[in-house]
Amino acid sequence: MKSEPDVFSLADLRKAPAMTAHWDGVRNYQARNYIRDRMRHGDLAYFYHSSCRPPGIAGIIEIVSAPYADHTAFDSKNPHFDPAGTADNPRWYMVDVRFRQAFDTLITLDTLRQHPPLLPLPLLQRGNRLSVMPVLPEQWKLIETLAR
DNA sequence: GCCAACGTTGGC
DNA sequence: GCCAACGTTGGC
Repeated sequence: MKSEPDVFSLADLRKAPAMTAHWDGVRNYQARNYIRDRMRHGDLAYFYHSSCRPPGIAGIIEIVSAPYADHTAFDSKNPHFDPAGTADNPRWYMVDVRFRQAFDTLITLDTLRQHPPLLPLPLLQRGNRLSVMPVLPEQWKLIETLAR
């Protein structure tokens, strides 16, 4: 799961009440589908820092809710306001996430690219901007070995 | 700050 | 339903 640390970082999540926050603001259908259809309470995710130097994986978070309507889409003052959805039939979804672990050293994008089994990740593919994506179990284990 | 790549929008 | 224009993303 990607976030710009200037906007919301892993350290921000750690400081949040109960180290837990909404992962709101996803407004891309493919990312929405992964949240809505694939995420389950108790799943783990890598927290990736984007649009910073260097970009990379900062640590691990846990999904601590089922997917539910992203209510920020209903708020006309929110920058991600989208009047298309309703409470009964929401267009956008989010989950709650809880801080689990901060790596001592960022696993940089550059490091990730050096491991061929990771190359199929959308993250590493040219031009891809998907902000939420699945990680295969083998990929998860390999990334864990890169963490310090 | 630049710009390539991509998704979305809307006129036709 | 095509596709040009536009806005956004995100590495560099």
